[in-house]
Amino acid sequence: MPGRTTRARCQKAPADGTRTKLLAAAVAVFAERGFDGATTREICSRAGANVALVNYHFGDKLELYREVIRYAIDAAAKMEMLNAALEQNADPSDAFRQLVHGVIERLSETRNDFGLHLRLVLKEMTQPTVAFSDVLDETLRPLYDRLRALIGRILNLPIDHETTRLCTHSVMGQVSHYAVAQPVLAYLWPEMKMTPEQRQRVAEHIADFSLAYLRSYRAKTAEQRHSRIPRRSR
Amino acid sequence: MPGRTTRARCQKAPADGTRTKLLAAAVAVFAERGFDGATTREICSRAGANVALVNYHFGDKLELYREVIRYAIDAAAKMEMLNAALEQNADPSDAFRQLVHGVIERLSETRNDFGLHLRLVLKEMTQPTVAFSDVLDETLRPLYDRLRALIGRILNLPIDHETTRLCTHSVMGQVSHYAVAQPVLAYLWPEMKMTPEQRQRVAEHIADFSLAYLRSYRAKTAEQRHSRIPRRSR
DNA sequence: GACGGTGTTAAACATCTGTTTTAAACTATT
DNA sequence: AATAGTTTAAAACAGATGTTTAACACCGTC
Repeated sequence: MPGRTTRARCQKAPADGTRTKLLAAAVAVFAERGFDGATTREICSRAGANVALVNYHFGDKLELYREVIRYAIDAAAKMEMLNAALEQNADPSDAFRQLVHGVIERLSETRNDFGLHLRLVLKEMTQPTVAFSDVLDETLRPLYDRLRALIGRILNLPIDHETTRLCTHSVMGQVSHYAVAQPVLAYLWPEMKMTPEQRQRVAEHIADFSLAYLRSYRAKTAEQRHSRIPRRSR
Repeated sequence: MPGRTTRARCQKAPADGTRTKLLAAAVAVFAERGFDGATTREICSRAGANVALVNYHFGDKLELYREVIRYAIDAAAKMEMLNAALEQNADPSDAFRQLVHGVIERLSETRNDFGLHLRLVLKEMTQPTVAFSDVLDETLRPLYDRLRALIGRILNLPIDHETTRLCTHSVMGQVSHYAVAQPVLAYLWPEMKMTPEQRQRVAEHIADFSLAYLRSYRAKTAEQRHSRIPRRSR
């Protein structure tokens, strides 16, 4: 096969219609059904394209998925910008609060595809595919590191301290729970309709819930450090 | 088709070999790959049985899954027992701490299949299947209600109060994170090998992290209630 | 207008997967 | 031992799904 094109590699796509439409449709379908659950036929159908086009433009399904993930990096980059802007903030607690609000409130946004991308990454977290390490290294780890840095500043601990990491995972667990377990949440708690107001209260709660420990930890260790009787217990 | 047996309905199975082997294999495969990802062939292969036997004994794949879920109810019932025993405990905070320890430490147990069942239910949470409401009503809701009751007692709030529910989901989010996002966790934090000691520290952390807010909330509202200047703000 | 490259289409292919069929093996009862 | 009911095995079936093929339309260039 000499003339095998498969322009997957050469990314100088003319930003034309079909390829972009396929990408957009793929984001939605992958976010809804996961990698295994999604079918190339549904993606093509939603994009109004022929079944063969996903293989023509991307080579195969996995490469399309990888491209979608790379697509999601842009969204994560925006997130990074938000995060960086927050770190300008003098008080890391305030920055933390704003960060949680930012993520939670964008999570249910289906119009802007930020929420879709985020759910995609979170879905990849629970059901890792072949693109596992790609996704993590390129999208999740920078977020993770920044969150760790922020929490480390609140705790007054180094970024690699076990407590810093444990707290970071406590926060990630709470946040991802509202993204990943949404159907269950709706079933167990029907009154929770995830309106914008309720989402704001959820974000407020997660921030309060987490900051209660983070601040008390900092206060406790600071007290121990300034205490005239060092190392009371041990 | 007159002699169609499909003994799925009549559950008076003689507790013999094949059916049980199939169930055990199905628990493992479903927990690993989810409902869609699991194939009847792999289940039969692991059970050392013929491909036709899952349909003979259970009717179809979905009914096998339902049976597996009902199987998991027994495990959840043991959990109930643990939980009920804990509620004997005078201090709800101690009961809460022990509960978190119990769940987290059993989560990684692959020998006793308690951990498998738990992961199965948690996986159903993130990727709901047709057995969705069955699973939730029969296994998750009782746990959810008990956890809410316990947290309500710590907070000194009714079980249906929004704060009680938000806190319950904060705890569930943290716990399920360690079950569902385990591969990601291992990748982001390679030193975390989930040894028994580390699992214990994780449980300790989640309890501390959560109780910091729960206790401070109770203290705050109690102070407000006994304050001579009622309703300072608002 | 011929031509090479690019994008698109309909059809077919190959594989996987849930399920069924048909017959054989086994078990317990008479 | 014969028989009826139950369980297992091998093969095949039917549908879905990722992928490929071969023909066709479009488009700018020589």
